[in-house]
Amino acid sequence: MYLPSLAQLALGSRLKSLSDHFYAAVDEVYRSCGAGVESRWFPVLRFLWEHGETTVSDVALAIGQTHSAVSQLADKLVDAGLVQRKKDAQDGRRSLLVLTEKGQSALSALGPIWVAVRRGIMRSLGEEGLTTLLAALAATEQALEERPVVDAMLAEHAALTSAELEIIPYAPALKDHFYRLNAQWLERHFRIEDIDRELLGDPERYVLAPGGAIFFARLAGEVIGTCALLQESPGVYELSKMGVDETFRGMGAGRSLLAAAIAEFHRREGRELFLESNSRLKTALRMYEQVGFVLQPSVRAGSHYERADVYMVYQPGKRRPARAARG
Amino acid sequence: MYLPSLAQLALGSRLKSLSDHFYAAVDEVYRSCGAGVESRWFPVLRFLWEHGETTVSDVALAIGQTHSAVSQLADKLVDAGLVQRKKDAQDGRRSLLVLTEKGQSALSALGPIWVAVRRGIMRSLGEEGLTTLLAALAATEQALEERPVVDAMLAEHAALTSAELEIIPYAPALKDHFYRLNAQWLERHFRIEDIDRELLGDPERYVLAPGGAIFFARLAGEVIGTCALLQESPGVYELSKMGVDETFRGMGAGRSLLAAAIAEFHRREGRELFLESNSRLKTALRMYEQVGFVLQPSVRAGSHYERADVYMVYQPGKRRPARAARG
DNA sequence: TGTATTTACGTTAGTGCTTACATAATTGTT
DNA sequence: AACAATTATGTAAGCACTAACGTAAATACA
Repeated sequence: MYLPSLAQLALGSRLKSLSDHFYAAVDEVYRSCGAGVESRWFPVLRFLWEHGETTVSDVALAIGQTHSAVSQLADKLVDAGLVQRKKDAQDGRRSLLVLTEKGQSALSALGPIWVAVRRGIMRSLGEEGLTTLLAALAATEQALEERPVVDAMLAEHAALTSAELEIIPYAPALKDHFYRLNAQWLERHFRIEDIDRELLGDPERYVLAPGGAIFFARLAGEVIGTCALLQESPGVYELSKMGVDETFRGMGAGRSLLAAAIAEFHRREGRELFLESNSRLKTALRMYEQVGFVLQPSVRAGSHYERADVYMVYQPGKRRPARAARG
Repeated sequence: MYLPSLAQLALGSRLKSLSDHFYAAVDEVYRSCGAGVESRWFPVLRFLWEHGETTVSDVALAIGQTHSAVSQLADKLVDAGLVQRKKDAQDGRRSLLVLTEKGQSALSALGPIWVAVRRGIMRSLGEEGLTTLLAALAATEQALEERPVVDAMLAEHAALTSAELEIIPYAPALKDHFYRLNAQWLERHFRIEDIDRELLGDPERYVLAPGGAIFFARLAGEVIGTCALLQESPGVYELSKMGVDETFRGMGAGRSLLAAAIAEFHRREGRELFLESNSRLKTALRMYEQVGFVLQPSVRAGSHYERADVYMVYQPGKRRPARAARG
């Protein structure tokens, strides 16, 4: 399943899917018990059952739908003989919905089914799973009511677009971010090799001590990307461990990190700068080319990584040979 | 809001409502940022962005929708110029969906908006609220996949309908149920008065010791209802503290409890049996009438309860006088 | 009292999805 | 190789809901 990996971004879709799932499940139970009702009728029927005759808009307000929806639902319930429309004597505009005798008895007969539904859900989700789900739903409903989410989003957007992207050098407090940001793409596309784990876990020893450098990109206070420059041998540098948080891509962080690393390479008057990567990482490769890396015909001899199938060398000025050079 | 009070029973409706809420919120943000996309497109677009060209059914499988839905969505995306349909060279049946250049750049530009959406949700729900919601959703999705909820419901239903309702006398282990079952309806319709709290909290002292009795209804191992017979003065009994778990109503538990209490009244050769209630409790009043209680013209003198506005006396044989007795 | 505004409801058109069906291409079987 | 079965997709019809509109009744206000 792909959606859960999107977490907050696909909340709407995930909730919808769960909703459909429950509706369908309950409908199937109703059907196979011969209940003669549909799951979507439940809120209205139950409300009328508990509260007696009620106007269309009061029902709509209570169950959180529009009056049209309730009105149309009422049509069906009337057709099914479960509900009756009565004119309000005091107020001629209002139309009171009441359960008919048939509706009353149908709902009473539904009792055991509701219990079964409830216990079935509990059995399937587990008692704890169900309570946490219900608690989370209630909290979300309340939060959305109290703190309009649109305003919050727009405020965040304004803050983000006005914030400036900073590139900062390594500091011990940022060590965990170095691991996190790299683990993200490694886990998604490949797997974390032993050599990764070692290097990412102790960057001071494996990157800084041998004469390398690490940069971080920070936006509005959040560390969103990183990039390392390793000194392989005197004057020979490797660009590596470049990672930008998935949710912050496309904002230029990668490009800025790359620029910072290359600037550092020049500042140290390095002789050679190369990188190893994988052909699957299309957007990264495109970016490398754009800043001056040139694809080499074969993998670098003695690469440390299983996943390396691309070898590029920094040769600003040179362009990658065009495909149809002869023509 | 009424729905949350229904808890598990209206899960579908509540999830749907939340889903709509999120869709609408994100759409509004997209619109006011001039993003030119709709929130419902997100799963497809994002998937294509991450995975490149993909067949219709693979997309559908990944985002958990039908191929038709994806196909129709693709029509719109093509209209919007974000996606292109390509024929698969190997397999003529397949239709590959790919982002166009415009689609690529639109999605890249969307980065900051997604971040804002994500942070906005977090700000609105709170960091903890969001994590618990996501965790609960993930757990639910997984549970539904592993343990089909329909089967669980049907199994519970079978167990319930074959189970027999038992009426059992008071036992110390059941004390807490006496409080719980009565608190439920008291809190919903009235409020718990001091006299309630005292009596419900120590039934042995206030009900049994003065010569009363308490019964419980049990179904499939669950205690679902209770009812008390209080001795007010020698030979004079009060029927009181009758409560059936909301989710187990309409299964005859109330009627059985009532019958047990009346039988006990006869067994003790009581002289008078009365009850106090409230006119709002329609179903209960109807039941009392059916078993032989007769509505009295005025409230009983010196009632202990604020909520009492109905006074009934057990007079089997007598019926309530008909409304139009004269005609 | 007469007129504008508000309220309650129903109706219509449209949206996003589903199910059911149709069609074309591929694969399996003999 | 010929035919049936399967697979991938698109299309049509239907459902649940919404938004927008129209109408009737009630209310506010001068």
